[in-house]
Amino acid sequence: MEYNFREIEEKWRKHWAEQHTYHVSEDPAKEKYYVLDMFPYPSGAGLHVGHPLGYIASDIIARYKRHRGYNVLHPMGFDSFGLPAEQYAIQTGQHPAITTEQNIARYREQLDRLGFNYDWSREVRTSDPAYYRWTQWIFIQLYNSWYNKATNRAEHIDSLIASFAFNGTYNVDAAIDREWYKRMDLSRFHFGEHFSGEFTATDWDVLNDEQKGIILQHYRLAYLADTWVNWCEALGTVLANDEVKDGLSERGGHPVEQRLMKQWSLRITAYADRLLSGLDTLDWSESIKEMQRNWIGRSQGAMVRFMLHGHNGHIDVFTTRPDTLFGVSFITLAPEHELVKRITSPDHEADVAEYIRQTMLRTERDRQSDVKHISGAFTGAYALHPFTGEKIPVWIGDYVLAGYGTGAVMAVPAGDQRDFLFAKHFGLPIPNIFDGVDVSAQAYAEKTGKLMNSGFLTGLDVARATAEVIAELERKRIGYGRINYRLRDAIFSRQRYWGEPFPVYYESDTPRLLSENELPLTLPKIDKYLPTENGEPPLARARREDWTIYHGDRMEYNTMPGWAGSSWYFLRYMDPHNEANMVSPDRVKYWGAVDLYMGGAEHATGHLLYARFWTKFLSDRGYIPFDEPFKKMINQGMILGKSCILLRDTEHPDLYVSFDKQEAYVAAFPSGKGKSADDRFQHLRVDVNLADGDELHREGLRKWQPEFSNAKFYPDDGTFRCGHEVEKMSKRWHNVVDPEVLCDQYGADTMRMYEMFLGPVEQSKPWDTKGISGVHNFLRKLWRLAHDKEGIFSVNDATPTREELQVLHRTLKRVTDDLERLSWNTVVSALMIAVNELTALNSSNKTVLEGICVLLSPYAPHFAEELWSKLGHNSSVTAQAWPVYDMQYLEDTNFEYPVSFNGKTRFKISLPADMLPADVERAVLDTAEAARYLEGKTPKKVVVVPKRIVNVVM
RNA sequence: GCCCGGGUGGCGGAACUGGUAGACGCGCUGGAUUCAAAAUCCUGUUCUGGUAACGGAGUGUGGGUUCGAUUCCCACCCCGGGUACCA
Repeated sequence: MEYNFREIEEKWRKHWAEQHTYHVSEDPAKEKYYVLDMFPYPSGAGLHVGHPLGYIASDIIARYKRHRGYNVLHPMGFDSFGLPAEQYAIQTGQHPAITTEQNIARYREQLDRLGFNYDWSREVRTSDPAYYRWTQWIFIQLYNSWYNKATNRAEHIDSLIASFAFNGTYNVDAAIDREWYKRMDLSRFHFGEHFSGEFTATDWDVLNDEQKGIILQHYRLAYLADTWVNWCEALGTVLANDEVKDGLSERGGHPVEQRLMKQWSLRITAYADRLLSGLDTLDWSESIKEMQRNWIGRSQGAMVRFMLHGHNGHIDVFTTRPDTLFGVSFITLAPEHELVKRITSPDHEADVAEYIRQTMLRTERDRQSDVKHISGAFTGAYALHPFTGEKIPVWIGDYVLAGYGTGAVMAVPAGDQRDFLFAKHFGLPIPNIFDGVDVSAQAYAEKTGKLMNSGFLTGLDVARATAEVIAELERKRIGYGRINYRLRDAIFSRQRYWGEPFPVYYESDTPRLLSENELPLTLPKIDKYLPTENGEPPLARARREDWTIYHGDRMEYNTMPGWAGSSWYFLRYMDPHNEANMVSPDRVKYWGAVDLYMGGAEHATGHLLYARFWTKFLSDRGYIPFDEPFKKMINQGMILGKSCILLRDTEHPDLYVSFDKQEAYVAAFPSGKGKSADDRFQHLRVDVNLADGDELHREGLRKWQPEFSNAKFYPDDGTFRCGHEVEKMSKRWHNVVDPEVLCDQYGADTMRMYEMFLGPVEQSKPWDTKGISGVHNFLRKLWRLAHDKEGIFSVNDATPTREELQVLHRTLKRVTDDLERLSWNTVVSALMIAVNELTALNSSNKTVLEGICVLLSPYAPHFAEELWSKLGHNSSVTAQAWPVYDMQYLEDTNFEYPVSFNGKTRFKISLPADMLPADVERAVLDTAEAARYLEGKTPKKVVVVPKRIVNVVM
């Protein structure tokens, strides 16, 4: 009987499920290994061939580690809160939970089909109340925490309260917005209008609970505040920075605008420095680490205060080049800057108002795409240079962003190209402060050379000048050295239904938290999944009695963003059914951080950053014993679709031309309208499944869609070729390949091996079904080795020959080495070579096949189980120890040395493998061939690299 | 612009610390088997000159280090990804 993958795969799939083969439990006697896949969002479309790539790779490592004796945690779950289910609910009125449930069932079926060794008893779903109960619990912990910069970790809010009661803000060094006090309604406090955020223990003591609460709000790691947010009208919700790309929403590409809204935020900025330095300890790809570094965007510089001339107050600027302070010729404020209104002089009011109006008209996207255009307006106000006292004009310009630094820059045209262009455009002075540098044509941004015309900094280099100027600023208390981050706090509210409800209610607009033992707060039923008539989030539709818990005047109507549940799910797998804890301390200690994390690189600045943030927080608060969640990560590449392009003659709409016959066709049938060949053909995308490689099935096309039913072809016989375009897999381009079709045709084992064989997992590559037959043939060849011509199982259990053992042990070494360095693709080649060699030896030795069977099992588990049981074993091959290779079978007794003369290989000589280099040299030089190439001359030098090569230099 | 990755046959790719470049697979060539086909097996397949033996060139380009470079160094070109008036 031939290799019947259908029967075999079904049999073992059932067997594994019945026997709970992949169930794992904590076992202190064994070393643990945690392999994790990024869990999928169960969309309605199901899996395509690109999805399983990473799952197959991690499954192979999980199985391999299990063979090596590790206790392997390899779970799977679903990131089941999200937009598509909600949008479907809006259209159909069906509850998102139902859609989600259906999609999960389909995903589960498709995943099972591929034979993954997940322990499904540990499955988690972020939309399950038993799970999001703990997401809500973490939110409460964040709310009840502040970041103590002195200890450099998050602490319970009680330690802050104790400090305030003991000594006020004195000695409190918290991660907090430096200007938080400006956003307080001071009329409710006794501090007076010069309040700078500092108070004494006595001040604190006289505050009532509500007032204390307002102040504490500014210190919490989860806080409610008026925040500039990315509002997306089309989606009806705010978006986090990482959900916005080029001023458009990442999902759907809708325009996004800035709005001031009261929103929950998480103080991720408190962790900016640790998130940055922690990267150095991680075994992640350099590109992801770099993306996170850029996203966090640390820049070192100084804060400088410019007093206003003729007004009270000052402008603070952040600069990375405090050394160029003497080159300042103007100051630019962001048009949104709070001072603009107050300082603009009456004669410039009209200009400034007009400029602001124009700026506001332009969307964020316009402002970004049009960076060449220089614009701005003079406010008529002046600031004073902190050292020279010179009057410096204050301008506004939209190249200054309100959201970064202080929303104000000190412009040094000689040292910054943007300032330079602005100065040129408006005819502002460009004082040169760089000795021996010409700044008449462009700014000098290099950090080398010496300063001039710079007061006490003249003659110094950048490093010295920077140090000196910061020291002087700090001495005069008009500035200080400062590190600035691009990273913003993470907006945590979404105006959606299908997400985690906040464990929050309000008493006269003051947020209150539910107690931990009231959790979970489940989603209430609502009639429609749309915002209310007055623009409140969908949850505002719920009636009081629809909530399982209801306190205060109202509940919180926002829900948490999609990344809330995915920021800690890797912890829940360790202890998924624990009702008393997020995860028990014993279990989290045993399993520890994820050893290998597999997933797409698109989460670099979203999920991966948030998960690191939460891990650090939970670690600070003592709930888990590690502060980086993913030790090693591999990012699988995208599998792209290969679209099939068909050429249609624009003059004969039913006529299609083979791709390789374009010129012949145009020559044979010249266009009546004198069109060139390029204009002659229309490029159509047709279903890739109609093509076998390059060749298109004519009949298939005619039947595919009605518009092709009358198709005529040139040429009409022989091979008809189509063109190709590599692009993202999408229904639109008819280039989606369904893994189920391939599983039906070749089996899951072939599918798994082929996806690995395609190339390095990290690389993006076009899917090409053509090569799959090679891998399928490999499995069939191996099958035939263990079966006779009639298909009856037949192996010989004689002692294997040395040749057979050499094949086995060489393969063993290659496969082991390759798996250890995560080279998935080369393992397949090694196995193919082994089978080819055994076929050539006509060997079906039982011992050898047993070895190969174990090596194969991570890649083709169904096949391996079948063969293993046929070889007479009762145990599962999964439980089998990984074989160890024996050096004595890795070498031949003789080694064939290639002999080179001046680097060119001339002949080969077979010598004993253990011969010493000096003897090899003598033996080589004694040969007749050597004499021929030496032509009587003595070689200058002979290099013998053991077991490699002999190079004779003449 | 800046940062990160990467350029190897007709194609996907291999070469782990500098040591026979092109493993393995696809495709293609020729052959065996077959009435025929499928399936299977064998052979060849970097380009180029040559019937062949054999020779020349060759890992994006140019240079360098080395007995020896796909691998290390310098400069440049191209492709992919990220990011951007970030002060």
